[in-house]
Amino acid sequence: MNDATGTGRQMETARATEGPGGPGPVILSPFVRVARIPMHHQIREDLVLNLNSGRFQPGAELPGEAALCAHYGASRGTIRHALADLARDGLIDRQAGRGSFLRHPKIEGSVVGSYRQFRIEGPPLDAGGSVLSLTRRKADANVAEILGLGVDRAIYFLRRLRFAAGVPVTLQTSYLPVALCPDLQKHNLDERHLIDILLQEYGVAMARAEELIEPAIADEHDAKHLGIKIGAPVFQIERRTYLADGRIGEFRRAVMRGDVYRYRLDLR
Amino acid sequence: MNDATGTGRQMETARATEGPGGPGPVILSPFVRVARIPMHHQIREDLVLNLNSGRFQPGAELPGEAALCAHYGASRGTIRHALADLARDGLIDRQAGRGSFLRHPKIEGSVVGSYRQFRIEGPPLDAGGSVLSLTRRKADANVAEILGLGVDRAIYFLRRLRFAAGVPVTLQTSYLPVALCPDLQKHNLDERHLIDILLQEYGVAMARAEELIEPAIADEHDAKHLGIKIGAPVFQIERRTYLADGRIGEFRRAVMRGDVYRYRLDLR
DNA sequence: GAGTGGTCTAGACCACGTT
DNA sequence: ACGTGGTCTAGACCACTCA
Repeated sequence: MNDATGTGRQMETARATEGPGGPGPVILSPFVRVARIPMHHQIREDLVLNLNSGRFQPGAELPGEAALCAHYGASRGTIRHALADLARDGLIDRQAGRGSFLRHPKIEGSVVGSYRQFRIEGPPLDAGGSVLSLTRRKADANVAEILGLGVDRAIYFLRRLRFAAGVPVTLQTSYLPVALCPDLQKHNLDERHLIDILLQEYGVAMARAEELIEPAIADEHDAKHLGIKIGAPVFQIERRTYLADGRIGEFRRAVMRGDVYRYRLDLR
Repeated sequence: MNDATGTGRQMETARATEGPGGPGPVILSPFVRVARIPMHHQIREDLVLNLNSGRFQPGAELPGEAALCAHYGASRGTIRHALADLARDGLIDRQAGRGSFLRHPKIEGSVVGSYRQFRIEGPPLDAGGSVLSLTRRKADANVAEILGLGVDRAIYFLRRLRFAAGVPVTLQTSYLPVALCPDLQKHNLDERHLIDILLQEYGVAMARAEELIEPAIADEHDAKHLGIKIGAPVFQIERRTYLADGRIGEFRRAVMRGDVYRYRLDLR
């Protein structure tokens, strides 16, 4: 549970490849509005129906906003309201300067379309945590690739045990470029959020992050620190945190107690 | 891994209770706009900062849209854009005729505020699946409570092994009120989505669903059907699917292969 | 009736990607 | 240069809640 190598998915999702010439444009069926129901709802549902009809391939381009205004007889604000809903739900991709494009064929046998809400349930993490180790080392090939650095560039290797209400709940291993935060060891990692130290001490602002969540099993090391049994179910979470310019500021792998945290999903 | 009883979280999140008189109003700190960054982003982040400052209790009422327009010197459309983002991310509740109110205390030490996007990564499920058993029985106390039925009301107990591209990937146990779908056994559960059968054969439309996701370990039964080893990490997923009137139409517990699926989260 | 959020319009300017 | 989506404004009418 401790290597920074690939995780070895056994069945990768098939990436849709664009054939030569690419998928055709989306052509809408006629539309009649119904009274009493908000226009942008009707437009959204009509677009969902059209896009899910199977007549179009992923990647197909939607009509521009102006064309949709004409087709639906609505103002641009209303059209944009409907399109924003579709984009939020992952049905379409929108790109300024290019257009709007159909995304996935259909995600899963979910209730109707897509996830609406996602949150973790459990006690909030305390700031900081117990630093198990903080060392400077040279990046090996894996870490260098993940962080987008040259091999042998200096990185910090930070292991912390973190608590919620004083109870150990997650064990985190972080990799950070030394160039980003020289002398990191001088700061109080026991009591401050890493993200706050980066921002306040180094002026480094994290813009966004990606997490990959998998089920895993506590090994001896995990079990000892988290106070659980070897073999107990845990979440394994990989997080890549990005700077504003797209570089990765931190790569982290965490093991989180499965008996304390769970994820909750709302589907609509 | 197979009882329908409670899951026994060890540390429940504390529910904030409203004191007598209720929580006070939200009072905003002064705001200075920065050039080059969209106004509604800045307003959203400023509101996040204010709401997460700890100065306000859950339930606290935000200033009205007009007041926010004045405070931020922006038009109503821009203010509404920012507020819509906050509502979408679950930070506030908005109610027409009443106002906007602060929701949760604070979720987690995430990058700045909240989850933006999440999806499951892995191959799409095939429709239907191999029915391992479909029996009619009387609801025991646990299932009756979950489904909101009286004890001893008839339920269907359905176990299916489901596939993705022909490979077994998830084992599902469903509980449905017989009243909702009498003679369910007459329909082709091997090849159709349960949700489609309910809609097309019984006119029962599922409105929304909730899922709880935990890490778990494959037991002998899981391992045998899914073709994995006993003790292999899996996701355990509880799903409650709701009808439009709020009743629960299906309670399901599923075990999903951890080597095939993972969740991806985008944080902003 | 006053205040709230929900809907909708019409118009403007911008950054961006393509041609 | 042109079309795309992103941002923002100013104003209007509505349904709803609450005093």
